Order: sequence, then structure tokens, then C-alpha cells
Amino acid sequence: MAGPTLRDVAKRANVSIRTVSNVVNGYAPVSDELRARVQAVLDELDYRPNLIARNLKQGRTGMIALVVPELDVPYFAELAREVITAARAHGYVVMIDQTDGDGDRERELLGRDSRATMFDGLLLSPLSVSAEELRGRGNRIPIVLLGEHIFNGSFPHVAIDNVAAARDATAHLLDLGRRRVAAIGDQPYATGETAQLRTTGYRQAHTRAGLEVDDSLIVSTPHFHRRLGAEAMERLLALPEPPDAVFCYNDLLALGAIRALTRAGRRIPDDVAVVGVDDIEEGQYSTPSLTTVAPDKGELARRAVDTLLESIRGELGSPPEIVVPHRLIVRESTAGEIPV
Amino acid sequence: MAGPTLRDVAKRANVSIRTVSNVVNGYAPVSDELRARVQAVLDELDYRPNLIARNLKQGRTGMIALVVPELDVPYFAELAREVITAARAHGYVVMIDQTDGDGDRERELLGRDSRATMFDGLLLSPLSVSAEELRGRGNRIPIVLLGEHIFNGSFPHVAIDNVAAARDATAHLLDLGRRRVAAIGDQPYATGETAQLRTTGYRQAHTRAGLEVDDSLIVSTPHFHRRLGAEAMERLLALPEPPDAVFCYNDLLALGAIRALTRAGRRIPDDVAVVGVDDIEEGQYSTPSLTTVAPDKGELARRAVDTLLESIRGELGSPPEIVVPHRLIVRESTAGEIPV
DNA sequence: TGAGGGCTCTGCAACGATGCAGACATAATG
DNA sequence: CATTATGTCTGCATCGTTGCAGAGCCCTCA
Repeated sequence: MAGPTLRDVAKRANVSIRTVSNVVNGYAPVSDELRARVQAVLDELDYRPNLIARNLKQGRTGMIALVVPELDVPYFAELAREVITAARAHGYVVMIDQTDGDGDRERELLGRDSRATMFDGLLLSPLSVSAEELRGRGNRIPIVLLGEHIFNGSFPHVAIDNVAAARDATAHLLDLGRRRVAAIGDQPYATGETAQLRTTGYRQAHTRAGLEVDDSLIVSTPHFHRRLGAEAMERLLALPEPPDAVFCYNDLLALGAIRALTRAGRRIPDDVAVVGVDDIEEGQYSTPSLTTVAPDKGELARRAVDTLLESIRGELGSPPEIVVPHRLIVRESTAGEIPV
Repeated sequence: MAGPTLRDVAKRANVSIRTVSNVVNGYAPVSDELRARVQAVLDELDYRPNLIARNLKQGRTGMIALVVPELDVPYFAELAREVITAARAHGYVVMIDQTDGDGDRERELLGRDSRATMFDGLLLSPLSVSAEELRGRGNRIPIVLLGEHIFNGSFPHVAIDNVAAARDATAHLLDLGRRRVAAIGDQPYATGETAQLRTTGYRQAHTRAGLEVDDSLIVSTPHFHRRLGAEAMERLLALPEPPDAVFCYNDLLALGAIRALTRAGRRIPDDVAVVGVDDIEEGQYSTPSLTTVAPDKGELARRAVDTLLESIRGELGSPPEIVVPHRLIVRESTAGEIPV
């Protein structure tokens, strides 16, 4: 099972271990003749360097970890794809772990026995762990936070401008003439900072349009899955004065809402217009296709990886707060049938 | 940056390195008094074991790699989730890489400079690399193949019975009385074994029902994404005698087909019924919801991880071919409106 | 009293690689 | 011809940990 080591190759080629290493790495000058002889033995034995040993010696692994709440949530899967691609461009590979939104599991990652020491850095999309906790852990490895939460400058942080994104989405609905715009996805408690930012944007759009917000149109959801979007929409439809539009805090909620509207026989967007956030691919093919606020995921991943690698190299000053651009993509769920 | 080592702790506590190691691991007996003293220093310095060093010494890393074509394809994302969960149950973490269906990248994984030596085992969902190539590489680490391809017994292999799955899906459509059942997703070339198995099942269902297959209803697609499903469906609708049902080789193709049908104003399932394969969550919330053949993904992941770990422990005899159960889930795309 | 045994604790070697300093042979130089 | 430079190659130490063998020490029991 265990492959040949430098020692095995050296013995067989009658040279020093060091010379074999030099041939493998092309470091020091080796005469052509000897190089050829060693290379022949390397090929013959099919030598592969033991990366663990190399890592130990060099103090780095070339691996970063990406920690997300749930990998099968399309947004995170698409983001993970971009992170893997961005990391590969720098010669890094990515270990992915999911916390299931479980705060204990997030904390475990930072604890005594975590595997964190095996990675050169950590990209974390936290759900419930707080900045204080992160700081208090005396973490050994560089961390960059993705997307969620506010972290008062303790850690590098890459995200879209959540307030602006929500404002843009809501303004789009108001511009269409909708006057009862609901919001699905608020989280009015400690770990719901991102959701609260979106609620702020939702309110700002109303204020700027000179309109009042009807608080009964704001529905909270503990997480952002399709089912909760559908349930929230059903509750909204049961109101005495149901909404004529809904801003969902992510695309999954929106797709759930669309499902509920369709079942209830409502026409989209004629009766109710729907907007989401994330621009997951699914929204392009749903019926109707989904208007959404699209974060630039590629850019987000690249900036996050770049920042993490800078931090690993020790080139990072004070933790940057990086804002990635977003744009509104209008599709059928607000614009109605679009000719192909 | 570098944390304290056993040596640092030992020096400070005035004991041997070995004793500190014993305290950390609870291996050998250490008197309560000394244990407490060492533990105090461990806490004070916030010691974390260097896992790379530990790995080097022990010859294992506790990491396995999962290689899939595309992580943002929902099936693979959902599968990855299950794999991560199954691996965690055994104390393993999972490194995920994607090949983008690029054969060269798949081969790279097995090549001289791959990081494969860093992992205890490899779960591979190959797209274009062949069994011969895999075998020829003289791989160092245990491999278990997931889902796709036929591999004539060279490697452990976990998958559903693709012929039966396709037969069940097609039979369901025929049972509904459909007589022009199309198939989207055939791949009549070397690396399309899985697709070909599904075509076989599609034909078997017809044969068993005493029906002829109209070959013009079988549409090939080089991959299994939504867009190709939509395009294939458009071609089928343009036929002089369009189909009254379609079996798509995965759910993404089916969702694309549904999208094309909806745009074309066809009613589902009244005009055309649709079945997919994979049971991705998206299909529960699409309009209409999607009838599909559901592989038991949890079981698939567990069996794959179990088999890989057996192989790692050297407990595996001849490479098993493990067949995981599947079942047909009937939803609106074939059954019409289902009361809630 | 002294051999034997258990309990703690320790030092050395090793995992497989790379950094460093230097050895050796040959070539260039004054 | 002696000296320095040059180009190859090697051995030793080291990364941080654990396996192994054994050293003390105290206690027990003949």
C-alpha cells in the first residue's frame, strides 16, 4: 500500500536521498546524466512525493477549508463551485464542511480538537456563531468571513451591500406600481443580522418612495428554505388585504412563495409579483422565471480567496470589509411573459 | 502564527515531551497531580496538536476526497451533503473537488503530482475517465466509484440499477396510457454508459408492454443540464407527431423540458407528461412538481463511505458492486393536480 | 532483606520530506 | 603550480508527533 519513498529511490539509484529530492523538485543543479538515471528509477518505481511529510517540513498544506451551513442549498453549492475554482487558480484545494446551521458545530470548528490546524486558512459562512466567540477562540489560522453577519471589523469580510440589495429589489416592485409589498425572511434576533439589513433596505425603499410600511406584511422565517417561503406566502394570502407583491430574502423562499401562489391559483406577476435574492440557476428555469438580486458570486469567491491568501502570507493589515457588486435581474415573476 | 508545540509545553511544565503527549492523548497512565499540572500549561498556552505531524507519524490523515463533475449540479450537491455526513459519522472529513466533466482533470487527479497522497481514500464520480485508465495508474489510495459508468469489477462501485430505474419510469408513463413516450439524455458513445443503460431500460419497458420504440423520439444530449432539456423538448415539439410523454435521464433535463413545454403553452401532464431521475429537492417545488425516480442518496453515500473505509482498513476482498434501491415518486408532472 | 512487580515517567528513534553547510572533483585564473 | 572559482553531490539536522523500550521508584511478600 505505502508507496516508495525518496530513500527507496535513492538506494536503488545509488545516490543520496538529497539528490533524488533535487531531481524531483528541480532545485539544485544535477548533471544531465545523473538526472536521467534518477528519473528512470523514479519512473520505474512510480514514485509520488508524500505530501504530508512535505507539508510538515514546509509548515503549509496548500489546503483551505470552506465552511457553509448547507451544501445542498443552491446558493452555497454555486458559491462553493466558485471558491474551488478560485482556489485552484492559486494552487490550493478546498475542504468543505457543513454545519447544518448548528452553532455548536460552528464552534467545534474552532475548538481544541478541530482539524483546523490542517488548513492554511478558513473561509467561514457563519450562521450563529458570533464575532465575540470567534475572537475569543484565539484562532491559529487566518479566517475570512463570507456574506453573512456584521463583524465590526474583527475579521476580513466579503459580502454584498445587503441594505442596498434589498432596497433595489423593493424599489423595483414599488416602481411597478405595487403598493402592498410584503417581505419574507426577517429574523429579528441576535444572529439574524443579514436578514435585518435586508429589512432595513426594504423599509428604506418605502421611505424614499414616500410610502408607509404595513408591518403585518413582514413575515419572519427561522431559515431560508422553499417550504418556509410557501408557508409564509400562504399566511400572507390569508390576510384581509393580501399583498400585490413580495420581496423574499432569498431565491429559495421566493420559489416556495411562487409554488404557494400557483397552487392558490394566483397569477404571477399579475396578482402578485415576486423578487428573490441570490440568482441561483434554478430561478432561470422556474415557472415563472424569477426576478432576483444577483450577487457577483465569482467576484465574491475570488475576493474572499485572495484576501485569505494575503492573510496567510501575512500581507494583510487591518481586516478589510469588501463589498461585492450586485445587480437586479428582471425576469417573468415581475415582468410577466418575456418573449424568447 | 505558529502555535506552541509539545516541546514548548514540556519545557514550561518541566516534564518530558512524551509525558505531555500522554496527557494530551490519555494514552499511558499519568498521576493525577502531574496530569493536572500539565493540563494547566496546556490550557495556558492553548496548545493544539499539529495534525500534520500526527498524520505523518500515523500514516493516515482522516480525510477522504470526493470528486464530482460539478458541485452546483443539485444532485451532486445533495450527494456531497450525504457523503460529508456519512464520513463525519466515522470521524472523517471530506475534501471536495470538481472536474467540470473534463477528462484531463480527472486524469490529473491520478497523476504524479496530484494531491491524492494526502487522502486516505477517494470517492470518484467519473465522467470520462475509463476503467482501463484508472487501473493503469497504479493508484496508491483506495478508490470507490460512485454512480456512473460500468467498471467490469476493477473497482468497488456503488450505484442504483440504472436499467430498472429507467424501465420503472418509462413503464409509469406507458401505464398512464401514453403511447408516444420520448427519451431525453441518451449518450451513444464510449463514456455514456450510464445513459445507455437508461436507454436500455426505456426500450425494455416498451418491449414488455408489447410496444415499438420510435427512434426519432430518442434525443441525445452531451450533458444533463436544464438548458439542454429545454432545447431537446423544443425539437421534440417540432416533430410532425410530437410525444405525449417524455422520460428525461435526470431531473435537470426534465425541469428544462417543463420550462420549454410551459413556454410553448402545452399543459403538463395533460398534453405531455414528464418524468425525471434523481429526486432533487427542486423538483418538489417546481410548477408542476416533478415525478421522478429517487435513488436513496443517503444509503448510496453511506455504502460508498463504508466501502471506502473498509478498503482503507484493508478489509475488502474482491471489489463489490453495490446496488442501492430506488423508487418512483409520482408528482404533478404525471399525475396532474394533487390535492394538498 | 531482597527479589519481583506495578506504576510513572523518560529518551531515543522514526514517519518522509527539505534547508543548510560543506565535501569533493574539476575548471579557471594569476 | 598554487589558488580560487565553479559545478555536483552528500550528510546532518529538523519539522512535531508517536511507538518502543526501559529507567526509577515505591510497595509487596517470601
